[in-house]
Amino acid sequence: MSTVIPTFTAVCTFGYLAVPERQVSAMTTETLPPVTRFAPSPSGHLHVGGARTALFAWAFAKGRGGRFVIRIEDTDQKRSSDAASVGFLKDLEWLGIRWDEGPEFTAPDGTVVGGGPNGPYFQSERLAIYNRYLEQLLVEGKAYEAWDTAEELDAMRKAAMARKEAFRYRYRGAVSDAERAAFLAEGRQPVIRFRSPERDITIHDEVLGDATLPLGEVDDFVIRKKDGFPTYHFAVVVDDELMGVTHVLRAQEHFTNTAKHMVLQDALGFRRPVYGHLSIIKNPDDSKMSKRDKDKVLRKAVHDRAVTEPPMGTVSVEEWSQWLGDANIQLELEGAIRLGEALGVQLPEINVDDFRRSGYLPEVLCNFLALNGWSPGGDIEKFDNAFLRERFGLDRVMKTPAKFDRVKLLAFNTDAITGMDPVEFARRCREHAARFRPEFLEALDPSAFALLMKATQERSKTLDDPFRANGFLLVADDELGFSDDKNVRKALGIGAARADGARSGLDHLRALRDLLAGASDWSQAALEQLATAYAAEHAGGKIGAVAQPLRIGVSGSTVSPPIWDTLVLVGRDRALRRIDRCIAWSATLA
RNA sequence: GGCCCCAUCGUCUAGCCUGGUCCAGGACACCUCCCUUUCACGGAGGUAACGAGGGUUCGAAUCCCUCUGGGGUCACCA
Repeated sequence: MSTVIPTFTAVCTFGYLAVPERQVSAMTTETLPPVTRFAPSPSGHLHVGGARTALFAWAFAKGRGGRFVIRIEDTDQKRSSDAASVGFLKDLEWLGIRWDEGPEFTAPDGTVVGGGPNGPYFQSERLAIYNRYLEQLLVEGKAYEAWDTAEELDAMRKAAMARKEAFRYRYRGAVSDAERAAFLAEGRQPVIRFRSPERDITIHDEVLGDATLPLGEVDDFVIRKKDGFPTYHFAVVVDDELMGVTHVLRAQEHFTNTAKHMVLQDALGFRRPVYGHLSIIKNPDDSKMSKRDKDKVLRKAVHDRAVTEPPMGTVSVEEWSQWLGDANIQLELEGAIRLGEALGVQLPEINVDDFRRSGYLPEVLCNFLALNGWSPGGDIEKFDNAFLRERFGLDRVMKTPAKFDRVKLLAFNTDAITGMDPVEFARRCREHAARFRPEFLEALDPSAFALLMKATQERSKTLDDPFRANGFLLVADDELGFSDDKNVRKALGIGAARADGARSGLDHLRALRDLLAGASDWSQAALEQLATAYAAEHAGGKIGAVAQPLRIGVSGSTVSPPIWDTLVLVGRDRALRRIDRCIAWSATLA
């Protein structure tokens, strides 16, 4: 039996790629509108790396009058394929990335996204299609059944390793009917392997350039698993062809897989899409960004603080001990958030939804994501998806992995919020609160909510900041805690020596308390006027000397929105009650 | 380890293809000062990079080679 398969050892043809690079892109954009796709495996959440891939694929197609397709790669039966498995679709929609074809999805505004003529878009529903092509390859002798067990394969791999070689599976001759029957009788199930051509394979990549894999690097890989499902390699090739995909933009981890896809395309007589492989996104510490990073942070906090049992109301004791017992176990999201809060640690944002929860704007996230691995050139940094769509091209995609700098993201978000129309800011905050901070919508009437927005916009870095920092607005007056820290003591003048006759912060607070009680008008302007007049007379005109004690009195700490706004927000009765409690509390301080 | 790819401030990057205009530009971060009722914002200034070594050239961040470093991949996962 010859190991050479003459039917398809022909030189690898490049289809419509067989012309120089520049002409190719020109040609593909002029002759056929590009079709790109985003093809994730099922997941409830969209990872930022995936979001960037989707964003680029979307921008590429839409900027050239093409189509953007979503396909779910659920050929692994071990992964679930229920409705929750496409939870990530809402993340895409939130980012403003809409697909022309793919799973159906109803956006919050009622628009139905998805569907299309090339479905189904779940690979698990396309088995009949794959089997047709599998059959074709089998009949043509381009694929064959292989009967090796996992143990046998493992042994071969070990033997190869002992010889310091990479293991490559190759065709070992025909299996006779008798052998086949014997395998079957043993209960063995065959896989189908592709008979790879024995030649060098040159991958052409619009981002990374050409790369030639030497002969033998691509072995006879499995194209149908024992369970009857196609492997990723096979499904992806068939689907890209059938869905008319012209440009494949995907993560760099697929780069060498491309060779497998190319030989498959040749064997099936398929067209060859243009490939572009995107570098990965890393954490600032060089590790790969991963869902497990959240658990890592929590485990470290638990360990550092020697916490021995789950804080009240976080996770159950069973979950806790299981989680601590096995570093591979991930806490479910809500529990992780509660635990993070209880331990006072900030969980790293990994998924798109994490950033949404933290109060980032979708347009900023897109902008920033695009900047990690692509640049429009020159000094342009801030842009929206419309711009990206207009300008995005594979020629400016970075080859090197980028570290995801949340600090810079925050700075971008801050700029966007600071520059936002106040009405829009309030609208977005309300939306955010409805989803993540409902208690604020319940506790604050519309005018108070509006005032909070006005008072916090210019100091907010995220849509969550107006709420996160101002929990004191919601607590009952007699439950407000006053923080006993250096700044508080200093502002109140606790334990500080002072010149004869000079009033301490606490003295100011006492005096102000009575002035406030008798104020005729509880408005920002009136309150400021009142305090300014007092300060001129008793605090050497230093407004800070009276503002800080007041701030502590009503908010419990030295940080709050502008004090006059804060007073109005809290209201006179509550402010006075709080100040009284603060005065009483400070008496307990040495 | 085999194979493949990559390499500019701490970070994201511009410049590289078509060597000189680059003793390398922008942004974030950092430092100093200013503003200030807290926090934050804002304003002015500053520190900071072509991984190393060889070539080619009148001239190299830009072209070539070697080394070093980093990444990806070697599944019946995608």
